[in-house]
Amino acid sequence: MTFTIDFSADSAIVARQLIGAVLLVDGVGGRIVETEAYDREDPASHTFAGETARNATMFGPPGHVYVYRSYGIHWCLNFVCREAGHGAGVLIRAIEPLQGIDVMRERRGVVDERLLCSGPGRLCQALAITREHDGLGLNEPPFELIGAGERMRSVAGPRIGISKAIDVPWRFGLAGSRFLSRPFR
DNA sequence: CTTAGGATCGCCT
DNA sequence: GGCGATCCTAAGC
Repeated sequence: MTFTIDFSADSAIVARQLIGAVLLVDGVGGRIVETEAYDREDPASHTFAGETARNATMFGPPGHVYVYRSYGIHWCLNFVCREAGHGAGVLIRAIEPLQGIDVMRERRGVVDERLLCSGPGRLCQALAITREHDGLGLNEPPFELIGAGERMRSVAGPRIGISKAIDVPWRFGLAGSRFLSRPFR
């Protein structure tokens, strides 16, 4: 019996619920161990200044995927939350590799499992996520999302790599995981 | 172990 | 023209 995630909830609720869920893209992926929530009235969010060409997907229906380019080099994966038009989402920051590990090693060019998906840019490279996935629904191929069957013990703290709203504790992690992008304090 | 700098480009001011 | 929801490498302690 699988536990489905309600993406119409607040992004912080969804971010917490996603900890322990299994994400696969074309059968490659693993357990989500780190997320961050972003919301409309949130100076750190891409949607804070309103809808633009880049963030249009964030204002679309919940349960869809928002992919953006980071620093001109990397891709970052988000799940849209709330209702269409709101502009909230969850950044997927780290995954514990479970399926297709050798494929991920090839795509990433590293052997160490802890370096495959521990970071938003890294996991997109490992799962081969690009702008082409932007706007696709999580309930249809190539995506597969299986909610955590049990309540996972999680920790929370401030988000990483932002310069605004740096004290908001909207970063969530699986307690004790070795696959976090950075440890929690 | 921590820190510093460069890569690289679409979007916003 | 500036600046990231980042990552990698190299150098310093």
